Amino acid sequence: MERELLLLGLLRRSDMHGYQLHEFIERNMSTCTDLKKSAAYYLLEQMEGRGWVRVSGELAEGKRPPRRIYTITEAGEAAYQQLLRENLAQAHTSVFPGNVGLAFLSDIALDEAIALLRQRRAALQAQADAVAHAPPHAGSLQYLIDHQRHHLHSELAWLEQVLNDLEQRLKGDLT
Amino acid sequence: MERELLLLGLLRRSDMHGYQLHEFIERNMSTCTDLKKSAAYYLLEQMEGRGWVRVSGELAEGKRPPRRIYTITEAGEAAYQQLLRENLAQAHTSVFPGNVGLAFLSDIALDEAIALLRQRRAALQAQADAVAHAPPHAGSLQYLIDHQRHHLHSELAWLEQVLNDLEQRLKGDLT
DNA sequence: AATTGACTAGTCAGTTTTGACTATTCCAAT
DNA sequence: ATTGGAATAGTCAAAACTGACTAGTCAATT
Repeated sequence: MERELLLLGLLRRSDMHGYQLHEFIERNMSTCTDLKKSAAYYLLEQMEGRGWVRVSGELAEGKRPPRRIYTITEAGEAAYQQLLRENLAQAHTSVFPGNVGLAFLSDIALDEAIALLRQRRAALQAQADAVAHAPPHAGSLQYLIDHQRHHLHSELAWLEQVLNDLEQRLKGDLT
Repeated sequence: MERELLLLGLLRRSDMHGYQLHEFIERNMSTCTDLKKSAAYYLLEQMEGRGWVRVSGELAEGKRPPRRIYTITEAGEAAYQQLLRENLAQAHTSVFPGNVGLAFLSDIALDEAIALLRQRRAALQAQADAVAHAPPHAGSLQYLIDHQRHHLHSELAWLEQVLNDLEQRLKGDLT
């Protein structure tokens, strides 16, 4: 339900059509979801079915395809209030598919593993730098950026630990 | 491709059937993926199509349904080597759908937000305790547990920061 | 000896998600 | 003025995923 919470939260601020919603999310909330354009449209149709949103105007400017402008309904507002509280109170467990490789580290030579993880560290550092230089956001959106920053630093620290461990082992092997 | 890397990595150690694979993953690698049983079967069929694995015996013990035992092929081994290296070298960006609510914090009263986030903190703490008391795992699997531990601590520290921030603001409002 | 509930093993219909596509407008450079 | 690329707005078939189900075995309980 996180995705619908997201859409409802944005529609509460102002009526929008699918493209606008997707655009805003991609630009400002990419740390929270990787919602694709077509998924956004799908969810909007779904929520319309549930009566959470209503399609208001379908003006066709020029020869463009008509834009469906979504408005949140009272039922939608109620769902929003509920979903928001649930979301804030719960600790959602995160999974890290990117780390599966770590489980198979012993399948490759120590020195190659170290080289590969150093590449990973560089890429991670690049991400951290990008977030560090990101322009500040308005209001509570800033929390998302802060969280990402915090998370990336934590990941870097952990990777450093793993690398140290492996480097120690490499030394041990050679002597 | 992380899921297929995972399956290949396990099939390399020993031949298995779908149920076994899913069981092992659920028990030991839940921090890396939430692969459902049916998804596992789907991926295995797919990988069979690509020639990465081969179905070997289909013994039917008693009146049980026949078990399809999967074996990794040479093509599968090649894919594994490639996927493992890619996985280790890349820094996979993680998204946190559980945090969308934070973006809408300003939609509810400060004191209620604080109460809700304290609930979240308690739940998070419970998760951290569970990982802390988890029995140690063999070999590189331990890295996954360590990472989860590290991550949960980082999340707790961040949440503490947010709570402090909000509590400060609450004080400011009252005076 | 029959019932219950857990464990093993897998299937399948229906839902959700995706990538690739269409089609128009705007704008900048050739 | 026109060509080409970005931005706008959305559709659709195909791929991926899920929950709910079947069905047998085993062990304990009643």
